[in-house]
Order: sequence, then C-alpha cells, then structure tokens
Amino acid sequence: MSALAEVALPLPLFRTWTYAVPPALAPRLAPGQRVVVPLRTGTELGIYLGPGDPATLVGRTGKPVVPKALVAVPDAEPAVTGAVLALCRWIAEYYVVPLGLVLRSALPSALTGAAQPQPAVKTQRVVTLARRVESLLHRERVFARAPQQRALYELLENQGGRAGVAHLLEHLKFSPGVLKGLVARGFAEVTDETVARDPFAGRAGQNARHRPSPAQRAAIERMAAGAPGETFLLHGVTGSGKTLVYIELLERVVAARGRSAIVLVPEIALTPQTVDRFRAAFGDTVAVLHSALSDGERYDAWLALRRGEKRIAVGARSAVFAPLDDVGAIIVDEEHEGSYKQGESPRYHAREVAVMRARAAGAVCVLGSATPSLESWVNAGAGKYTLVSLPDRAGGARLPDVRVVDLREGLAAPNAEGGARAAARPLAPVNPLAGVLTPPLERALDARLDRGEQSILLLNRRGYSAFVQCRDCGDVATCPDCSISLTFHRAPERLVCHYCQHHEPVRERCARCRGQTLRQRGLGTQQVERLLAERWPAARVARMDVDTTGAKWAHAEILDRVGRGEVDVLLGTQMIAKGLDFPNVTLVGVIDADTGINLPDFRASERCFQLLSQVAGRAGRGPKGGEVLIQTRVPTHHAVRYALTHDYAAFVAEELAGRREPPYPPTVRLANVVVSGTREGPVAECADVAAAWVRGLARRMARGASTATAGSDGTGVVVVGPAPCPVERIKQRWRWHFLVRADQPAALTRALRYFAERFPVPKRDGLRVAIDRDPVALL
DNA sequence: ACTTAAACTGGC
DNA sequence: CCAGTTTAAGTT
Repeated sequence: MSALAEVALPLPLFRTWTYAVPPALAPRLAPGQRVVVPLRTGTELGIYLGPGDPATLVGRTGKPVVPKALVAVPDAEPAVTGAVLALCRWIAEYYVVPLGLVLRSALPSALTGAAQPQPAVKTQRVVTLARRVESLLHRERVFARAPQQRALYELLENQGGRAGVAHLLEHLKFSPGVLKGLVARGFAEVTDETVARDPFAGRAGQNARHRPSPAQRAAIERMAAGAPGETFLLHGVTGSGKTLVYIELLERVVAARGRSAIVLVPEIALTPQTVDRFRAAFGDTVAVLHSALSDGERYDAWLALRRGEKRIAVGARSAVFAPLDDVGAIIVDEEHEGSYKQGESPRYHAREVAVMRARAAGAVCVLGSATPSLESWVNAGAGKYTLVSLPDRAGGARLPDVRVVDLREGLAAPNAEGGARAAARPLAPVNPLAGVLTPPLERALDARLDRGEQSILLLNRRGYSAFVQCRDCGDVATCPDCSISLTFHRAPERLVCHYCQHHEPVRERCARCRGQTLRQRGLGTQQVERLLAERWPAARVARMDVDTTGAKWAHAEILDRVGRGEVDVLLGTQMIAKGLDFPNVTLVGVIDADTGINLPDFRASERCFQLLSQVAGRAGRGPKGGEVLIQTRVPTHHAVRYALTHDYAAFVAEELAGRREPPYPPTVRLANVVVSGTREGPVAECADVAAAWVRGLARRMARGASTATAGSDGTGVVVVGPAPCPVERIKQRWRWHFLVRADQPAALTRALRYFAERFPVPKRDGLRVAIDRDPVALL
C-alpha cells in the first residue's frame, strides 16, 4: 500500500482529491507544493495539502475508488508557504469558497498554468497632441466645421495629451478619418511607442522626508511597541501624515529587525503618490505589485519576495498573499475602502485577511483611515483593535472650512430648474443641469480662477437608479422594513425596495411635509464639463472618471498635470477623493451630495460621509488654507452634518444606531446571495426556492441548537428577500438576490457552507448562485 | 469548470 | 426515427 496525498484542485467544488504517491516522488513532497495530477483524460495543476485519507476513496455508490498516481512535483520548494496556506484555508472556510480556487488566486498566474504568452516588447500606436488651442473662443473658430475633430482634440486634452489609437477607434468609436484630419492639420501626431509595462519604473520617488510631529512620534512609538499580532486602528484626520507614520513604523519594525512587511493600498493606479513615498524610503527592497505588470514581471516580483531579495510588498488586495517569511508588519492604508473586497470569487476582504495573517505571523497590523469603516471602529471599541489617533493635521495646517449650499433655496437662480414647468407636472423629471452651479459655488470657483488657485469638483457616482425626493424638505421615500431608499420604476410606475421587494405607489406629495416630489437621478461629468466650459471658456478643466480612459494609468498622468499646475479645475467622480496632496487646491465643491446618500444600499450614508470627508480633506493642504462647499437638499442628514464639522465620532454614533433596527453590519453578520441566469423567470424562481431552502435550514438549526447544545450557535439566522438586485441585469444575465444575516459569525458560516454544498442549483438557463459574505455593496 | 452520458425536442 | 440540444452526473 503506497502513501496517499490530499490535493486541492482549482475546481468549483468543496472537496479535495486523493492521489497515490509514487515512491520516487515521496521524499520531495511538502505541504504547499505544486503537483501535477491526472484528472479525467488530461492533467491538472494542484496544491499538495498533506497525507491523504483512505476513507475518502469511496464512490457515491459505496464502491471503492482506485486512486490515480501523482504525475510530477515540478518545484524544489513549496510555492505556497505555510503561512499563506493557512491563510488560504481560513479564507476558504470563512468566505465559503473552494480551497483550490483560493490557492489559485494566491499565486501568480505564471505558476498556475494560466499565464498568457506575451511578446517581449509590446508596441502600441499612440496619438499625441502636437499643438494646443488654449482658449475656448479660438477653439470655436478652429473647429467650427469639424465637431468630431474637436471632440477628439478635447478628449486627448483630458487624457493628458495622449491616447492609444486602438482605444480611440475601437472603444470610443472615432472614425479613422477624424484622426487623420487632426493629424493633417498639425494638431496631433501618431507614433509607435513601446508600451511601458511598469508605469512605476520611471517615476522618481520624492525623497523629502519630514520629521514626525509629537503626535506622529507617539503613534509610531505605541505601534512599534505593539504585542505580536496586535492590530491597531490608526485614526488620523486627512492630512495628519499617516503615510509618514507607516514609513517610520516599517523602519523600526522591519528594516531595523530584518523582518518583512506588506503594505496594502486600495487601488494602486489612484494612489501613485503614496506608493512613491514607500519606494523613496525603502528603495530596492520594495516590490510594487500592480495590475499593469505582465505575467512575467509579476512572477519576477513574486520570486524576488519568495527568495527574500525584496522584503516589502506594496500593492492592492492580492499583495496580502505576498510570499514573505517573518512578516513583522502589515499596513492597510485607507482601510475603509470598498476595493479591498474582491468582487469575484474568491470574494475575500483583504483587510480582514491582513488582520488574520498578521495575527498568525505575530506581526503588527495597522489599519489606517481618516474615516474608518464601522466594522473596524466597533472592533476598536470592543478592544479587539487598539485605537491610535492623529487628531490634527501635520505641519499646523487647519482642516478646511466646510459649508453647505442648500439646493432647496434659490430655485429661481439661473441654473435651477424652471419652476413653472416643473410645478405643472407633479413628478417632473429634473432638468439635468439644475443646481449644478449654484451662485455660491460659482462665486467660489470664480475667485479661485482669478487668484490662480486650483479647485476640485466632485460629482457623486452617477445614479444608476432613480429615487424620489421632496423638493422642499429633501425627504426620500424609504422602505419601512429595510430602511433603504425605494427605487423608482416605470411600467408599472411604483416605488420598489431592492432588498425585500416591498412596493408602493409613487407619492406625488411628500409624506412628511406635503411638498412636491421630484424624480432624481445622477448626472454625468461630461454635462458638468460643458457647463464649466461655457461659463469659464479660458479655464483649464480636466475630467477624471472611468469613462475618460481605457488605460487606467492615464489617471496618474492627469494627477501629475494637476500637481504641475497645468489644470485649474479637476472634475471627477469618487476616484479624485483619494489620498491626493496638492497644496494649491483651495476649493473643493461637491455638486450633489444626495445621489450618494440615497443609493439603495445600507452603507450609502457611510460611504457618503467617507467620500465627503475624504474629498474635503483635499482642500487647504497648503498655507493658503481651503474651503469646501457641499450642495445638498438634505443639509441635516448626518452624513452631511458631521462632514461639516469633521466629526467622525458623532457620525459613527448616529449611523451605528441606525444599523441596529433593522439590523445591519456591524450589528449583525451578513451575506448576500446572488442568483443569476439568462432568463428572468427561472432566476426569480430559483432565488425563491433557494431563499426558502435557507429559511428551512435556519429553522432546523435553531431547533437543533435549542435542544442539543443550548448554545446560541444555530439561532438567529434570518433570510431577507429575495428581490431583484438593484442592478437587475449585468452582461445579459438577470440577477436576483437575498440576504442572510446572523448574530454569530459561526452560525452564518455553518448555514452558508451547508447551503453552498447541498443546495441543488438547477443546471439550466445558465443559473448560478454566488455567495458574498460581508458584502461591501449590495449591487 | 469541464467532460460525458442520458433525457428531451423537433423536423419529417 | 434520429440528429441536435438540454440537463444531470461525476471528476480521486
């Protein structure tokens, strides 16, 4: 009888496989090693977990299964080290994902056999602007007869003067003739460029290292003296110098003691400034892991970390799997950011994984934010994390003055909607430009342009669902059972809750104040940009949102232009709210805070407060000070009110109270179960059956718990829904969802695991069920 | 996920 | 009645 091996395979199945170990391979096997195994007719790459259990070698009908033999052990060393393997096991268990899939995502694709062959040098045809037409008037003349050329010209300008030809033609649908015309007239040039695979390679690190302030020093000392596995919540207001604290801490914990470290940043393309500072401080020992690396480069970086040649990994969420020994510190910058949660399976939250890894490694973990997530705040309050605060801005700078512009006032202003027409129809669609540039914001912008200072204008996420808001009191219709905004539906015309499917007729008069109600939806950055251009033809406006570019690195370029003072007004969506540090920005304007507040999501207020606080933090970082204007119809909403006073604690207190009844995280644990498929009927039906199945399971668990253990483990599992997802259809698939909540995390784990392993998903109409535990957004 | 075998559909 | 298509079962 030869030895057996337990192997995890990258299949969507909650089980492992048992293979026979040929004697020749036995001495080379260690847990975490890659193994080549026979599967069906071919072979598959798996991860060796440990000795196999002969009891698993039984078929469904009870007849014995003869194990096949391992084919090869390709590496001398395990690809997955013990620490990462343990981490993957925890993720598989907690997030209810097959271990093999977790392991696959923890390794560079070069090691999973999924690597795409790539040419050594990639070239791309690129258009660059050759001649600028600065003033709008001049532009009108030059492009009078060529609107498409003008559109292309302006797009190029927005992209920092350059863009890929392929992207322009294929995605943005410009005709080749337009491009040719622009080139012929000398405004643009087309060149062949080698594609920069590593946008960070050429960036110079800024070496200006400041001296820590007393508050910073105290924070550093406290965390450097942290117990092994201690997690700190570093709550520092915007501009308080958290990055310097991270760097000094790594200096102590890592560089001085020869240990290694992981630094997680939300989205590396949007935080080039932060990454630059780590590179400047630690130079060659830093490996920057980012999405623009080729498979080969990513593997090189991985190897350098695995061999110990680099000791600090900086990157987005997957950097939490960095193959480092002796990790002494893990830093999660902007820990409240939703992008730490992976959207696809395995749906892990990198912040939580970081805490687990640090704990297991005996490392210090630092979660940093000006606006911590409610989860982390509550954990700090419960003593699980240690709270460390930086209450003041570094260098004596003051937080900016924040003022509200009440959109309910000044309805007669030029840009407000036409009152008479709107009054005639009870549910008038809002003029898309209404209230974009109120007189106070217009005056403030005007003053900045006069003085040569810079401004940032934030346009909240484009509303993808309409809601109904009172024009007078700002009240929005919400679901009585779920306390989230109801979504406006046409045909039949009614208001629907996207958690529980509660629905009611559209109110023409506000339930609270009898005022007139209006349908609301977000507006796009292009419209606002046009408005700005009309009002200030000479102003240099840069637009930044997901639509502006196919290449995400164009963002860094736009930001560089802002830094060089080549932009007067930066207009964009939430991505402009993150860690930017531009001293000459003295005005931040939020065009409409309400769209964010009223998304049908229980975290809408929290995200809105975070966004307002973060974007406000972009103002007044230099000696000139700064001012923030927030336009809203609900100035008394806690997300707005406490952003005005920079009062995080007060916001959290009120928001937490609201999460108790009906209960939402962090009061309870939550999972979102999404059923999707190609036809709507079967999707809805499957969601119904699945939700009922989990309800039945919850009942059985409650009974079992009360009789057997008398503990509370099985109690409190509640199912809400199903209902259509707020975004009903994505990529031609219909989507329904239901929520599962529980008081105890273990009860939720049990229920979800049982469901994932046993619920029979009908295999028709492309039906799929996805479980998202600790969802960051229910969209 | 992917492969294979069994169970249906529809044109004639 | 058979080919093409959908659904169910199984991977060690």
